[in-house]
Amino acid sequence: MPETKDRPYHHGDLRRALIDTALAMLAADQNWAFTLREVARRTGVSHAAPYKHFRDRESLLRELARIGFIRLGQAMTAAMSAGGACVREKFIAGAQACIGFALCNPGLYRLMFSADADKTADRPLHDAAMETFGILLRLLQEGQIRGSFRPIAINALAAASWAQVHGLAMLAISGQLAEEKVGREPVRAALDVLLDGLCC
Amino acid sequence: MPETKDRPYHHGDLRRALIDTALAMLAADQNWAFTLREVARRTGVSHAAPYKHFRDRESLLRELARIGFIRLGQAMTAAMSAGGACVREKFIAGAQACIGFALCNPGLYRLMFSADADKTADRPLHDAAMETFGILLRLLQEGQIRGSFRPIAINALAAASWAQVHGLAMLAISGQLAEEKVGREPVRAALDVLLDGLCC
DNA sequence: CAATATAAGTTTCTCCTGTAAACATGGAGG
DNA sequence: CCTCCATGTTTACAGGAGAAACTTATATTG
Repeated sequence: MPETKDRPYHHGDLRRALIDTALAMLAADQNWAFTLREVARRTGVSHAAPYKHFRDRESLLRELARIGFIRLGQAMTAAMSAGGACVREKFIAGAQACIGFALCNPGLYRLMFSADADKTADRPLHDAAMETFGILLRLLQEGQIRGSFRPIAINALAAASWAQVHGLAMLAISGQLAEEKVGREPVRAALDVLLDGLCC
Repeated sequence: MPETKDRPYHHGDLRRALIDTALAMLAADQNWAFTLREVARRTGVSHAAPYKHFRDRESLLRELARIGFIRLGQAMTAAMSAGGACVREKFIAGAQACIGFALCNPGLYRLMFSADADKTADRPLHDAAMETFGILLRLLQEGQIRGSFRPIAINALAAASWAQVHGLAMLAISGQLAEEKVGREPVRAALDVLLDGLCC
């Protein structure tokens, strides 16, 4: 039982442990101002150990963002599966899952779309983001085939949809959406407005 | 003629000079990773001088963001004035001005909406942001009064509109909007989709 | 108009960070 | 059993944030 041992020289899975610590700090502070040394400290290793697993600080941040995109994708997929047969219902479910994810993980969500998680410099991150984006794209295509969504260029549909969902998520995070009550009503209403424009 | 003097001990308007330098660096690098010391260096003063004008580094960043909101507001107001009499046209003009501003000043735009420009910690910044947001709100109200926009809760209208415009701007900045061509077409189409849902 | 208070700069100092290099360790394969 | 290598550790260094103490020009006041 290696978990009862106090401190074996070799951690076992330091990479994972560092990621977990960093995710925890991100969730606690809702920002990624933490220092690499602090992450190492809290993980119980020397301040140089992380460099055996991440080229530099940004590299760790990009890995956090990648995990964020994977989790977001899972949340959206799950919500859409449970969201009824109608594409419109599925869309609403997926969008609310995205906004809910952002509200539950504001720091992580911000990091995912920040310049510090540069997708042009990290293929795995880029792929994860595209994969999650693809979930939306496939739903739009399905809706068009079924005749639920207007047959305009898929790019325009995607731009409008993604902008709306991501925009709402960012506004929700900033608290700019909840002047009086943080309820789902304005979000739902905004999505309905979009869908009224989207649908045939 | 004080401007011909080489280096008077008192700069004259160091605060403004620091802001200009920082804005230039922000525009050059499209990020705000620059250090306060570097700003001081390029402005030709000692590294401690900025602290006479800004409590800390973040304080300077917030001031940059405030200026960004003012400039964005001016750009949107100007575009809307020149955008025809129809509210729908005005909306399109204002939205495109916002997206154009973001594309011309990606770094500044990102900073304005980043957690580093914390609006809850800076009244002037908060006010500037609200003032610019108010431009959109007033247009929506005008549109409702004229009967151009659907008479749903103004909050829902605002959420949908602001999310769409801001979302498109962020996507445009990230280059995620221009898979093949960076043309205005997808943006215009996305705005039309929104307006189809917004209008009566 | 001199004396001086004050705003605006500068120097110096401390603590901390990111990151490189050299060194240590212990588990896996010959 | 012995040696290699991935994974840790120690040590070292260049820079940055910000505080404190010191300096200088400008504005005020008797």
